[in-house]
Amino acid sequence: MNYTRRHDDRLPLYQRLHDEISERIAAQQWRPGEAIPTEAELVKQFSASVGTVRKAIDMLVAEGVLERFQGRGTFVRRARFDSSLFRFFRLQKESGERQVPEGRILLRETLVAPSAVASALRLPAHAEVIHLSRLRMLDGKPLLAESIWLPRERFAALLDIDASEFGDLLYPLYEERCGQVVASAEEDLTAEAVDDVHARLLQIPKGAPVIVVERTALGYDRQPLEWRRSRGPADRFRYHVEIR
Amino acid sequence: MNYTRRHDDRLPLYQRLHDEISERIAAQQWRPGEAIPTEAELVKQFSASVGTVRKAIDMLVAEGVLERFQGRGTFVRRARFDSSLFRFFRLQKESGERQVPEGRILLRETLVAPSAVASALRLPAHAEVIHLSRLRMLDGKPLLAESIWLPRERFAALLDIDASEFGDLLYPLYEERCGQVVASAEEDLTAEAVDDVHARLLQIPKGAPVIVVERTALGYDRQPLEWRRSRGPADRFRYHVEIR
DNA sequence: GAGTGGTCTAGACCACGGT
DNA sequence: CCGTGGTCTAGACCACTCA
Repeated sequence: MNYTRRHDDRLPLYQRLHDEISERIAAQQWRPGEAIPTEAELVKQFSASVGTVRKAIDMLVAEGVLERFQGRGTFVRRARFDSSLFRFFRLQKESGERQVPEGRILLRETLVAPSAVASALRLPAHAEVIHLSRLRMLDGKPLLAESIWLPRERFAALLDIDASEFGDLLYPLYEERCGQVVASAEEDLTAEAVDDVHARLLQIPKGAPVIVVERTALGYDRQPLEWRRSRGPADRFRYHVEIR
Repeated sequence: MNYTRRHDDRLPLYQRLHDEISERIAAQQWRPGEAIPTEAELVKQFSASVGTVRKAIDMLVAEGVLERFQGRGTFVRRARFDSSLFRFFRLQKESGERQVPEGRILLRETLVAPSAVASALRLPAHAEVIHLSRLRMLDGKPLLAESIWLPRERFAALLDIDASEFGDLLYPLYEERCGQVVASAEEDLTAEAVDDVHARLLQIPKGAPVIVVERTALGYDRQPLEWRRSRGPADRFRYHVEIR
């Protein structure tokens, strides 16, 4: 059967297959964009029937971990929330297709994690983190002021590269330079009256309402990789949800 | 086979079953809380195999339309977003279990739908609507100021009952008095600086940030039943999302 | 045409709930 | 105990992709 780890035999077979495949992806045995073995192959490897294998895969597809293409194969899904802002916020002026806002790094420093950051990243107290401050512009106007926190250990490579090499998107950089793949994220949204510092950064009146998004980005193993807090002028954001 | 409507024969069987069951629920052949026929029964009715029937039911469960209980049966799910506010917003002071905020009707009137309302409810221009204004309190403090719009035709019964009979929750009232069942909803979230009218209602300073939630409530047939706009002090709301 | 995932069948047996 | 949904099998055939 070739399991990399013992699973609880009381669990249904499809659940064990799901966990097994999930763990192999977390271990980067198959990387984002790559195909996993065919159904027939998995049937052999796990000595299960197609229906059971399909159920395990169905679950992973529903979770957004895998993607299926008839006739081609089943692939590890690359999280494409280049910026979730464009999947979840639709910029108020719906002028057409989604552009990636330009990102400029204002600050890069290493320091001991403040307690809120350490707890969000599940780091021990006094662990070192990298802090980035970043301003994102769209149509020449400030859209988001971001504070980004990363465990120093995993992301040390970011300290060596020139600030100009940081592109507009960070997650591809994390993958290429640090081998850290973001698989999912959790966000908390609030709103507040902007403070003076951010008012200046965002070029909005003092006390104007801003949206605050706190995001924890997670790997396939659900370890927190990044924590960021972003603030943007409220009137440029609209968030849409379906409720059942 | 007993289909209530012709379906496209090119669609997979499980898809046609899904649509068929979905339509019967929309037609109130089975009402919320009631059981649909057993899998064995559906197998007979549709002359399909169990696996196929189960796949159709799986889809409806995933959509939140049905609920399964091993050994008991499969039931039409009663939308339990008594207030979505408690499933999606966690009130800032996480002091324990969820209370339903007290709701007080401030105004009830009939008028011609403003164009934004008509379009949200997909009503013809100049259709009549019922407009409710409502203030919701929690711990004695104003939490939400709501404007609620309903198609007059479907909800005429609300005009006959005493304002004191409106409880803290409206959706059960819609079901009991008007036979209108809310199955799902769509919400748009924004934030803004509060205007003077709402500042007074919510007892917050002028210009303070408020969360604005615009919700369209839909029936099982996805017809819009209600449109409402709610405003609440931003510092009492925190919205949590998972992203994949 | 070879190989992939997609649909569908007709069973078997298990686990759970209510009587 | 019976009836419900839950798991699982071992196939068949279809639809699509790519060389």
